[in-house]
Amino acid sequence: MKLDACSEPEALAWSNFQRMRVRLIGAINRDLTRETGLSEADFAILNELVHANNETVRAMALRGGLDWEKSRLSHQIRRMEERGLLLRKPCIEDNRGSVISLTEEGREIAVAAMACYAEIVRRHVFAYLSPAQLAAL
Amino acid sequence: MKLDACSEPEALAWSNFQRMRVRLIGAINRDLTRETGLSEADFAILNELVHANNETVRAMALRGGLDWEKSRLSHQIRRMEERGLLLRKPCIEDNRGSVISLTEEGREIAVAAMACYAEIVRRHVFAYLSPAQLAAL
DNA sequence: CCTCCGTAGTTGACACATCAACCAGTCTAC
DNA sequence: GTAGACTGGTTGATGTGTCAACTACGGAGG
Repeated sequence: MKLDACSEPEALAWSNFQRMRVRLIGAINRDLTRETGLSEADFAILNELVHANNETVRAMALRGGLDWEKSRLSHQIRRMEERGLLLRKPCIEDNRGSVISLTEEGREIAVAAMACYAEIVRRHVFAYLSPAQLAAL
Repeated sequence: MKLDACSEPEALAWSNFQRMRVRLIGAINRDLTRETGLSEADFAILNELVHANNETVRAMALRGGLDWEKSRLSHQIRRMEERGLLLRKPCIEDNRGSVISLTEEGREIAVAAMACYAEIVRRHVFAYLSPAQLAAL
């Protein structure tokens, strides 16, 4: 079951990594949406917001932090605003920009989801890793 | 820039891994589609087919190997069939099933893409890894 | 001031993934 | 054999990601 055409040891390493990655990330995200109703994308946004100063971020800054297409960010923010998770206001310093902030509901959901996420990751990942492997990451 | 609420060293390790993963996989897939016109999903299917006996696989077997939803596989195969990359025939041994095989064009594209993919992965990954790190994977 | 370029963000069309409902063929047990 | 459960696969609706085109503002040079 080779997965690419690299010379042998590299091919094997990469193919194992890929299989691991697909299964692991898939399982984690499925658990996350099942237990919290949030997608990976939702969670990433909420996470950035919770850790930001005053729970408020320029959209532009989010984009830099997440490495997303700007249109993806725009769509995502619109959808989350419609769901009542966050708020979008025009930016004072730069009239082109917009400023994103958490709603009350958004904050509650985010905090709950973060605890839940930590638990899920622990279950799927750290349960199988030795401290040495942990350090290696 | 913490990414979750695990206890400290785990949180850091995981957050680093996530950032690395998003950027790396994103870059690799962007390169792949730019250089070959194939998505990650297309490539995964072609790859399985090329490495299969007689370049022919039961859809069911693909599903097992890839860990995909059955409907995802079905849609994907239909699209690839429409593009002329592969062929779908009813299965003799089990009339419910179907059997997937490469077309001539599909094989050519697959082979070219595999070389291209290997090059991309080498560029993005193995250029930065020591042999020791390689072994660790 | 005004033109030109770069940047922040939005929009719409399209490709893809997921979910639930469905169909048809197989298997099991009575 | 046949009723009921299960399996392999398809379909359509819906949500999400990507691409290209667009608006609107800001900043630099003349």
